[in-house]
Amino acid sequence: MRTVSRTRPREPAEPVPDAARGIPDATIARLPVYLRSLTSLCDRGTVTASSDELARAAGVNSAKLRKDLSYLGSYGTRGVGYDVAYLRYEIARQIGLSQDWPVVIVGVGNLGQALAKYAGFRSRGFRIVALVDADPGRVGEALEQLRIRPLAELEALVEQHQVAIGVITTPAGAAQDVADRLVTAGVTSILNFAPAVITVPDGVDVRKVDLSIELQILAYHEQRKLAHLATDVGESA
Amino acid sequence: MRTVSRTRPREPAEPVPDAARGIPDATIARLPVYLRSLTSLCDRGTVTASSDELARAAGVNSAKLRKDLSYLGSYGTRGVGYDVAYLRYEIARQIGLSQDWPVVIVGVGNLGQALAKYAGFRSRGFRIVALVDADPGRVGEALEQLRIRPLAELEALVEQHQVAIGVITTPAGAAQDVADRLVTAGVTSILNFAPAVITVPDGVDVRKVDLSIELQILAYHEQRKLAHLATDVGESA
DNA sequence: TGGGATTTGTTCCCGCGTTCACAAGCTCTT
DNA sequence: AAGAGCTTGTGAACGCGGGAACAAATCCCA
Repeated sequence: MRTVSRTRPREPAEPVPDAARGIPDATIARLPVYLRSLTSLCDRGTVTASSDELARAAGVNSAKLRKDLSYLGSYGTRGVGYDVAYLRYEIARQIGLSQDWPVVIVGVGNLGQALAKYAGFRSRGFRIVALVDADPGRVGEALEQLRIRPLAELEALVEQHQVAIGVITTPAGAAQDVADRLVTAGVTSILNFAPAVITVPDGVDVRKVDLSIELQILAYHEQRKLAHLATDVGESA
Repeated sequence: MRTVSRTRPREPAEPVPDAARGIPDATIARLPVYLRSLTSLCDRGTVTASSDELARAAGVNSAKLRKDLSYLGSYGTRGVGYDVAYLRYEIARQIGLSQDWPVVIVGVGNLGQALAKYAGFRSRGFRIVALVDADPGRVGEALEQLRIRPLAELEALVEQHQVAIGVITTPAGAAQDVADRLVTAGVTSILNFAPAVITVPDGVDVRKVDLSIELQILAYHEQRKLAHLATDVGESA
């Protein structure tokens, strides 16, 4: 009975991409935070930082930070810490920020406009190459050196600019249709701000940001605080 | 060994708060999604729905949905399903949406404006009662029947409107200071859109929404897709 | 009234992520 | 040159959440 790759999730025979193979999702979600902290330290002239310092800057546990970084490789020096500039470069590279990502925004309402004007995207490796809206009254309007395009041109714009990432800021009702069209046109990653559940084929990544839900989660905790207060008072009586 | 149908792990002596004691965070985060699905079904005239139907509408597994709902209590009927309107009311109540939550927005830039204009908040139990900005040039400007107030009035506004939830949409540099002042003024829940890690005392909840980070996570997966494509081609050769 | 069909509520198990704790390894001083 | 003092990288333990599977409970129909 040979121990073929069955019951063996990871093969130690991999040449290099071994590190990139299985970075946990939870770690991926934190890498951008580390990146931001490193950039901040870098700008301040810091050359070296320990895991403890980095962890404090990023708002996490130092053990977690070390384990996260260990998935990328061994970029620290024992007894010293991490070279800030080097680590920053490595994280940026492995996240995929050494290149510029063209992005299309569909739905130029309040939120779509705000995103289009937000300078933080450009400085972090994302370039908004097209704004699309279904409202004919808004088509043609200029915004941040871009002219709003009609929904009909969506597919052409995606292909023309080789867009891989689409942002949906439409009303809920239009979200699924827009998502379908984005996927058909070749987009394989979607950031969905519409308050709707959208389904996509395998191989397409969707991340959802729902502002109302965030507030509702806070409201739940607020209510619990009030309830706790009440029972505490009751108990002390 | 009698198969007594009891073996009850829960004490039936508790009045009500037993259920509310330990709802997992992951479940809390999904309840608003269920709520939205239920509202949608309700508007469509649906009276009863099975866990399978609800789960599909919410984009989750039916077992997960049943378990989530079981934390709230037994609101379903075996062999039938859930009463849509009743379940909707119960979730709304337990989340804390039977009351209106006053909210203050600090930082009326692109995003702050978009949030102020967003109608979805009001319809979901949140009322924006104040807009605050540090820029004297913007103070006084009217937005959605609210006049932008100077940062100096923050504390007074929080107290006046009994604000428990604050939204930070300032630049990163101002976020920690604003958070400190919000907390001092009595705010115990913060929704932070600023690309900065903010620290708050125990008992204060912070949720962070970082748009750049969401895109960066997508970028990582995009890059991996490209890499996979390359290695697949290589392997097939 | 009883049996079958249906659907919930729950238990059990598994895998992921977090945290602790420590060995390995580097630097600096004496 | 050797040891003291740090700091990283990681093995192991633990707790939480997800999913399958099943028993309990309700409805429907003959």
